[in-house]
Amino acid sequence: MQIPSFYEQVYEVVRLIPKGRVMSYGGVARQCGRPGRARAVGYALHMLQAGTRVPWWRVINSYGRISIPDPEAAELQRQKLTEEGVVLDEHLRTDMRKYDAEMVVYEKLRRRRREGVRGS
DNA sequence: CCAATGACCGTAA
DNA sequence: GTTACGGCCATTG
Repeated sequence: MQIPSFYEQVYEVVRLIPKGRVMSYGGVARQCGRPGRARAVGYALHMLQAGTRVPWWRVINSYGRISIPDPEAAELQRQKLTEEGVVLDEHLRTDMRKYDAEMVVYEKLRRRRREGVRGS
């Protein structure tokens, strides 16, 4: 297949974030092999439609906070995370040291690469 | 092609 | 703790 589009890479990585864990936009960009493209990651997630299988709510900013301008979407994200056991304080902030899944995703990608990647 | 926009990030004060 | 700035770059007009 062709080189995955940036979007597809982003969605692929986000899909690897385990339930109950989170990852920063920058972290997703790094695991896509595109460090520094955090903004583009946000743009990609912004494009997702309702009902997508991509767990977009597990992506927050490096400050550990929900970073969605739209209040409704932000509330939905807070709800989703709480359901999964992610604790958020009154400022919608969470402890990244505790929930960051970047290393987990890194290991998954590393193993996948070792076993050889074939069509989804 | 150029300019503006944005669910970002790191650093500095 | 806060605000400000420069840098980042995919997408859109």
